[in-house]
Amino acid sequence: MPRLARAEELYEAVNQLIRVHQFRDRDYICCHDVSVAQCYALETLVKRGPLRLQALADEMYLDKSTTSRVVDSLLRKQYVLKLHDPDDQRAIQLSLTPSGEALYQTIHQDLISEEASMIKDVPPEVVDGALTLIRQLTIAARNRLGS
Amino acid sequence: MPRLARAEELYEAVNQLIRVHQFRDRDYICCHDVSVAQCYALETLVKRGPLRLQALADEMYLDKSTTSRVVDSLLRKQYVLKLHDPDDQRAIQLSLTPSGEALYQTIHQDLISEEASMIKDVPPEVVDGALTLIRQLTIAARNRLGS
DNA sequence: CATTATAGTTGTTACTAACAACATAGTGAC
DNA sequence: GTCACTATGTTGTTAGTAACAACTATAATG
Repeated sequence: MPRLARAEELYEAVNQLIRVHQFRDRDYICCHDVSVAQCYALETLVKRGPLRLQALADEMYLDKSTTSRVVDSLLRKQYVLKLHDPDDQRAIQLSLTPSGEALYQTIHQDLISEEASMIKDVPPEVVDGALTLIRQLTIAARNRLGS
Repeated sequence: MPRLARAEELYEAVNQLIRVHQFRDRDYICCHDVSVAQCYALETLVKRGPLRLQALADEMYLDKSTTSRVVDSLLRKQYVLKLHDPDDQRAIQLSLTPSGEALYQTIHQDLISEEASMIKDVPPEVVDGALTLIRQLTIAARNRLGS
């Protein structure tokens, strides 16, 4: 298969996967107290620990203004905490409250058990293979974004 | 690795891939005359041929009202055509205009050559492996949505 | 100390997307 | 044939997603 044809097939396949995942995420996340973007912010704070706003924005590939408003809504719902950095009065440290952490764990478990159901008929070694490859593709894509 | 841990890793990996692709799509599509959703509608009409509104909505996993408005904007820009079904006065047949077709081809080629650059250092057999697996995952996910 | 750079917020605009209510047009039951 | 039911699209409304530009306040640099 020529190079461009392979690229096309891959593009197509990833796109389909994205649609399905997006649709599912809307379903599973929004029945809890947060939106998809809000949940993603919670997730990032769980994974990376307390972050500054700009760092959070970078992790999420979002503008700082968009991120500021997403954080605002989490703040109002008391899922995150905002502390001024003592070394830099401009900066804020964002961290999860216990209820934010708890909410994320609930949603996460929902999503993971859903994912587990999805792959229940796919052989483990096939999943492992997919994992490695998907990660490689992500790294390749990320490297290109940076340049 | 236990079953849930594998599911968790996969969920994580797919999520990362999705973020990167979404970010890139925003970049590459929106500098043309259409938004991401509008481009997706064009793509669906290219792939499936003329469709009714509800059928288009089903393909895109969107509500018919959302789809109606996406189509509206494509109509105003004269990228799609709306024809009444002679057999059913309620229904409309949506099809691409030549300029809609042309615009999609331009964007598509941009995206594909970008995808090709991304995977230029990934061995072809690795890409082929990823392809098969990504498709399998999509099918598994889709089947679960239907049920 | 003036200039420049950085961190975050707010104003504005456009897109994404669902749900509910609606008008209209087919489909069946009787 | 008419009444109820269903299906197709559109419109009103609300909420979430997201960028860009302008702004305030703070920090760093010369």
